[in-house]
Amino acid sequence: MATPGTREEVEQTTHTILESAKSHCESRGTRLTEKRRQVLAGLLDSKRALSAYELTDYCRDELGYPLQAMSVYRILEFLEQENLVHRLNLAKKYVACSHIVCSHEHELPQFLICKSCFKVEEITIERKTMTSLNNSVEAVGFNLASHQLEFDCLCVDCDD
Amino acid sequence: MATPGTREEVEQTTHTILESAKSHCESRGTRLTEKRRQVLAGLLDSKRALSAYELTDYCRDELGYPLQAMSVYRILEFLEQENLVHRLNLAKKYVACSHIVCSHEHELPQFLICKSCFKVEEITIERKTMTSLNNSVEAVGFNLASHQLEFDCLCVDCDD
DNA sequence: GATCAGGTGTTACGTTATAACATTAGCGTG
DNA sequence: CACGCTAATGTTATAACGTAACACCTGATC
Repeated sequence: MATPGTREEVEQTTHTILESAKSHCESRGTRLTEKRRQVLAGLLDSKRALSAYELTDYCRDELGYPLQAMSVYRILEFLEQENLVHRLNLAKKYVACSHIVCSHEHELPQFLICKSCFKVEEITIERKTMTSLNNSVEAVGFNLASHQLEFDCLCVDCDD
Repeated sequence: MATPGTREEVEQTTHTILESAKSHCESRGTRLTEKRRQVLAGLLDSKRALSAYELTDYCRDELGYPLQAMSVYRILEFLEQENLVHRLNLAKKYVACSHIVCSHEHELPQFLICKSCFKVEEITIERKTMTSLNNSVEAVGFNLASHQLEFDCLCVDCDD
């Protein structure tokens, strides 16, 4: 984590996080239904990025009933709108936001994705680094479409 | 381009570039066959990133005979090994290397991909920016798996 | 011209993702 | 409570991207 030791970084059980997610939705007038809650729980439990189809497997195996891919995609879309999960384009997988229990705003996250085990870290890049990057991009007439950058990485466990 | 005006940046016709690619392969003991040449020509002509399936369409339409997706993928794999094309994970498309006619080594390129029209710019990010990025990544126990970063962008033409 | 490797053809299938339409659940209003 | 509206989910089909496996051909070498 970027700032270990702060209150927002203390260990949170899946249950606690799900409660936060529920209030988050209620305050926005949306509903964290049972199935949405279960998809989010799957992502939280796995502690890594999962594909939509891996989540259908999770539901079948862990919850004892099937949740078809179409439904999972819709639920992931909802959770992403609620800022509870992030979609990772590079990995084509989805990951629970690591800041669900925090109430305050965060900088836009950058994602480090282990291309082997799909563990994900959300980091915040120094502002001046982002500025420098932006300058390089704008110098050739482009604009960053998203500031949620994704980086293919290897984590310590998977690196040889 | 990063350094407009240098010799390597002067306008090159597709034909000239293909000749460079041919000698490049010969010097490495590989063959730029007719079909490989045509796939590369398709990428050069389009001046943007194309998917493997778009390239099969190109061959069918422009060359008058079909080249199946499987073959295109194999050819793209070969061209990538030869450093003549780059595979863009974010866009799931392929783009001709913009430095085929240069003989000298280049820094690892970063790609700016217009997510609307798939025009691509290869830029080189300042070394100190890359260093700073590397530090952020290593601070959380990850390592960049590739230094060929890709950024979702909008080009001037597609930006509102 | 036999042999062998590299290149290509062909078929099948796996994975990710979305479109279109049917059905159900929750919720407010008369 | 019944009605009707909207959100949520179910169901089926299909598109787009990608790879595995095996057959066949071609071109270089002996």
